[in-house]
Amino acid sequence: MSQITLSFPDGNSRDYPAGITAAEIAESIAPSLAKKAVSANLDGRHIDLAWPIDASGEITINTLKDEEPALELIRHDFAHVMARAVQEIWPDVKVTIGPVRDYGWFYDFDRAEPFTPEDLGRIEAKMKQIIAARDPVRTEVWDRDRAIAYYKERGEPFKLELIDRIPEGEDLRMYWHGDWQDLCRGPHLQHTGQLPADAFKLSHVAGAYWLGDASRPMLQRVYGIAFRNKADLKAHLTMLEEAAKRDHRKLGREMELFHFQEEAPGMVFWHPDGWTVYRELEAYMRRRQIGAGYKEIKTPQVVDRVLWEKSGHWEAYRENMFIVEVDEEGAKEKRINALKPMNCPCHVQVYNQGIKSYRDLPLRLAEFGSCHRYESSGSMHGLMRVRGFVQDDAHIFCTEDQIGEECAGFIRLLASVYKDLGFDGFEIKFSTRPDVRIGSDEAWDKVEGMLEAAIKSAGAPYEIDPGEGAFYGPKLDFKLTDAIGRQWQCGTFQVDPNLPDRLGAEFIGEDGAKHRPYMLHRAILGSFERFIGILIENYAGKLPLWLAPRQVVVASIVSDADDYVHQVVDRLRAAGLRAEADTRNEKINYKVREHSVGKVPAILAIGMKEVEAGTVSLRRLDSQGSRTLSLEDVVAELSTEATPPDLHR
RNA sequence: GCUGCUGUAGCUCAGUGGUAGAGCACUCCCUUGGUAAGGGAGAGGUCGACAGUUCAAUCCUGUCCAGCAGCACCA
Repeated sequence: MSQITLSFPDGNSRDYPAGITAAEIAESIAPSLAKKAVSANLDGRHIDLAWPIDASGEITINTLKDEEPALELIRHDFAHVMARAVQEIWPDVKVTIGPVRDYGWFYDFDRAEPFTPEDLGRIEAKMKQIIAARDPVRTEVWDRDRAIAYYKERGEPFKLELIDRIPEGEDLRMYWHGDWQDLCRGPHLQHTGQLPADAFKLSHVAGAYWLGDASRPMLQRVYGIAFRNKADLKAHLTMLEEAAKRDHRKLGREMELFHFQEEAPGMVFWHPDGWTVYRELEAYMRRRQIGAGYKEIKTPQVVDRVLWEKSGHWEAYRENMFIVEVDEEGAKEKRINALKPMNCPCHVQVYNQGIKSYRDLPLRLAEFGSCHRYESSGSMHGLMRVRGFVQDDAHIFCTEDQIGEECAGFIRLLASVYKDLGFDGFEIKFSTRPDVRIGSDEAWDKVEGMLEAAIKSAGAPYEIDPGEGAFYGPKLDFKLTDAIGRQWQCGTFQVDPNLPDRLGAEFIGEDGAKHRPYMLHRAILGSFERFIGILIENYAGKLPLWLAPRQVVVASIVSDADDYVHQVVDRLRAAGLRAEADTRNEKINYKVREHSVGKVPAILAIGMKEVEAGTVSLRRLDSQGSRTLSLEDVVAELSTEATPPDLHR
C-alpha cells in the first residue's frame, strides 16, 4: 500500500496509507476532534469525512465552528433529513432534488395534495426524531446501471431523470441517512445527530416546476431555514421581521404615498405625498441628465401597430402589449394601436426627422417615458413590478467609435446618481456575445473591448456573463445594494445597431456618404415606480429631508400658539420647505407620535414659551429629545439639508 | 400563466346557514395638555363579483376578479 503525505493548517504534515479517510485522520489527531468533525477540505475541495484520500495534499478538518463549510453542510443534511421525514410519514411521495439556498434549503416533492401548515409541524417533529436517533450517514459509489435498476425498482422517476442528466462516465454517489437513501454528490455529516435540532424551521410551501420548466409538472416545494445554533436562527427571524417592516407596500399605505385597486391591476394611484417624492426625484434626474448633455423629449403613448411591426415588437413582444382598437369613421377595419411598451422606436422617429450629420453625434435623447406592459398576473409586486410605469429612458445615437466614451460617461453619471440617492455600492454585470447573433466578430470584439475598458475605468466591481448579451449587441446591467444588503438591478446600458437598421436611421459622415448610427439604450433608475419602492425600503420610509414628502410639521401645544404656528409655517414655506401646521385640538404627545409614525423628519413644537421667546422646539425623527432654537437657525439648518445633493455642489 | 393561501368598516382583524362585531382612523362634545396614543358620544359594511344548492347564503358549491407566498416570465 502506497503512502501519502498530508499537511495541516498549522504547518505540520504526516504520512498516511493511501485510501485513508478524513474521519480516520481526525481520529489519529484526537478522538475529540473526530467526534466534532463534520467534513474536511482537501486542497480547497470540500470533502466528506468518509471519502478515501488517494493523493498527498493539504487537509483541514472542519467542525461546526467553521461557518463557511458547516452552514452549507448542515443545510444540505437538513434537506436530506426532511426528505426522509416526508417519506416516512407519506411513503408514496416521490423525491426530487433539495439544494441549499440562502439561509436554508428547499426540497421538491411530487405529491398529489399540497402540504399544509399542519403538515410542516408533523415533518419538523419527525425530523427532530431522526436527529435524536443519531443515525449514521453512509456513502457508496455505484455504477450507473445499478443505480438505475435501484430507482426503477423503488419507483422514483425523478431520480432516474436526474441520473440521465449526469454526464456519462461520471460516478454516481449514493448516500444513506439511516435506512433512507438519496442520490447526492455530497459531502455530508457523519451522523444525523450532528444537526442542531433547535436551529431550524420549515418556513413555507409553494409550487415549483420540475427543473424550473413551466411545461413540466408542478411539484410541492418545502422551504426550510437553518443555522448552526438557536441564537443565529433567532437573529435571522428578527431580521426577517425588520425586512417586513420596511415593505414598501405597507409603508406606502401608512405614509399615504400611493395605492392600487382592482380596476387597474399593476397601475399606481399616486397620492399627494407619494407624488411629491416622485416629482422631486424626477426633477433631480432631469437636472442631472440635462447637465450630462441629454436633450429631453416626449413621445406618444398610443402608436399604430405599423411602427411596432417595423421595430419587430409586434412579432416578438405582442403578448406583453396593451392593444387599443379604435373604430375610425369610414374605415373598413378597426385601427389597431398599442400602448408603447418601450420608448426606443419613438426615439428613432425623433432622430429620423431631418438629416443628421456626423457633427450632430453623439445625440442623447432622454424621455421620462410612460410605458405599459401586460405583465403576467403572478409577477406583479407592489411598485417593484407594475404594468404601467415610467422609465428614465434615453437613447444615445452615435458612431461606433463613440461607444466607449459614451459608456464611460454613462457609468460616471450613474455612479454619481446612486451615491446621491443613498446607495454607495453597485456591481456591473457585463453580458457578452451569444452564440446566435448578427454582426461580424471584428465588430463584436471592438464593441465589447470598448465596454470593458469603460467598466475598468469606472473601478466598480464587475462580472462577465458570457453569452447573455442580446443577439445584436452586448449589454451592462447595474445592481445596487441597499441598506440591508439586498441587491436590485436598476441601471442598464445596451449597444444596439439593429433597431437603427430596422427603422432606417442614418447620418451623413465626413465622407459625404450615409451611415447607420449605433443606438445605446440606457436607464439609471430603471423605472420611477420601482426605484421609489427601493428607496422606501432602503430608508425604511425615513427618506432624506430633500426627498421627504412632508419635511416639517409645526405642531401647537396650546391653541393660544396657533397664530405663531402659522407664522412659522409661512416662514418655512418661504424658505422653500414643505411645511404644514398641526393646530388640531390634540395633546403634543399625540401629535408627536402621529407624525413620527408618519416618518416626518422634523417636528416643531410650539407652546407659549416659544411664542414669548420667538423660538421653536425642534425634534428630529428618531431622536428622543428636542432642541430649542431661533426660527432663523432652524430655517437655515433645514433648508440646507433639504437642498437636493446636486444643488449643493 | 401555474401551485397553494386569502378577500368582512379607511386600516388591522374577530365572527355566524336565520342579512354582522372589536381596536385604531373619521365626525361631534368635553379637555389647553410640553415631545410616541386624555375622556365621552356618534356615524360608517350589497361580508370581492356573478351563478348554483337551500325555506333562508357573508358562511356551502362552482366560475370569475384581485391580493399574498413561491415557481415561470422580465426580448
